[in-house]
Formats: sequence, C-alpha cells, structure tokens
Amino acid sequence: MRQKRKSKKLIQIYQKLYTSIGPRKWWPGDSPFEVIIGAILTQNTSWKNVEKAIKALKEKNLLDPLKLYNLKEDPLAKTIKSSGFFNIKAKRIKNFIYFLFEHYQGSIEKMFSEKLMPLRERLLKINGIGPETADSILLYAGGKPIFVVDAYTKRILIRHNIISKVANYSEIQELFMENLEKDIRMFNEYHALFVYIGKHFCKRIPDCETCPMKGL
DNA sequence: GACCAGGCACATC
DNA sequence: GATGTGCATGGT
Repeated sequence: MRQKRKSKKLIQIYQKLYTSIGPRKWWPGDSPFEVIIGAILTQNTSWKNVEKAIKALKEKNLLDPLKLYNLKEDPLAKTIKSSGFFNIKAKRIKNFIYFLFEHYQGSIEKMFSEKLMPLRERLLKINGIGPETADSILLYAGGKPIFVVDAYTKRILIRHNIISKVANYSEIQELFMENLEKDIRMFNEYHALFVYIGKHFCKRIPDCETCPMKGL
C-alpha cells in the first residue's frame, strides 16, 4: 500500500473507533508517577489486578519516588502482590526509581523535560522497561507524541490484513508514526481504543459481527 | 481446572 | 535472529 493510502486507512479506522466508542479518557491515574508505576505493573497483567496493587500502595502511602527509593524490595513485592509477577515487578520498579534519582534527582518533571527520543533510549536501557512500557510512560505520563503498540494492536492489525504476522514492535509503531500527524491527543485515544476493541471484540475467539471495525 | 491478561529478559539453538 | 520459557495473581 502506498503512503497516502495507508495514512487514509489509519485515519479511517481511528475516526470509526472514536465516533462509535468515544473518548477513553486514558490513562486512569491521579499523577504522572502513578501512571508510570501502573505501566510497569500492567505488564502482561489485567488492569483489574493492577488497580488493586496501586490501591495497596496508596493505602500504605508509598506511591511516591522517595518513599519507594527507601523501601526494600521485599515489602514492595508483598504490597503489589495482586498484580502478579510481583518479585520481578518490584525489581523493575526499583530499577526505574534508581534511574530517576541517578539522572533527575528523583524528579519526574525533570525527567520529562528531556527530549522525547533521547529519553526513550534512556528508559529502554532500564532492566524491565521494554518498548511498550517506555512508550506508555512517554505518552500517558509525559504527554509526548509517541504511538504505543501492544498485543491487542498487533492482533487487530493482523486480522485486518494491515500488517504481517511477523511484524515487530518498531515496524508497527513506524506504520503509525510515519503515516499520521504526531498528535498527542489522537495517539492517546487511538491506543486506548485499540485496547477497548481487543478486550471486547478482537479476543482470541473474536466477535467480528458486532465489532465497530467490521468491514474496515 | 484450563486459559487468559494493556511484557520483558534471558537461555538456547 | 528466531523461538521458547519463567515470572504469578485473580477473573472467566
């Protein structure tokens, strides 16, 4: 498909999803820091289980960079137990916190004052932060124009014959970044709408008949 | 009781 | 570089 057609197609899908489903108001969270912690906790995990973990952190008054800096890994793991993979996620949160203090004196604001791509490269060097987590942090916590790709995005695009089964993260991301305006608001909604479609229609056993993307 | 969920790192070939 | 596996809880 030529560039212009691709771009038209992607805009068409977005408009269909937005008009039939409406704004998703993502990311649920009271602060950029909460969004970052949520992004790590939701790795291969249902959001319901993540919400419980975040609630537990709030109840212990631990949802704060310095508090987490001073908290040992073991009590952190116990607190986020409901999110699954709790030992490894406790490590990943601590890795991010150490990064935040090492480079930005623990300030989320200072971190996000960095330019998009240099910051993305730095985030990706943290053990436990991969492309989806990094991009979620950049877009939903930092308000930066980057397109987030996830398992739902890939599944939906494969089923609509827009990408091949072997397409990797950066190929899928480039499809959107190179064919759409770098519009933060749209990137925010677009990914959230894909998650909605993935959860409700484009499941392992898909429900294509009532799916808003039917025919696209 | 199997299967899945808003990934990632690491081992092995 | 591609493919497989461990990490773990809670909902359907």
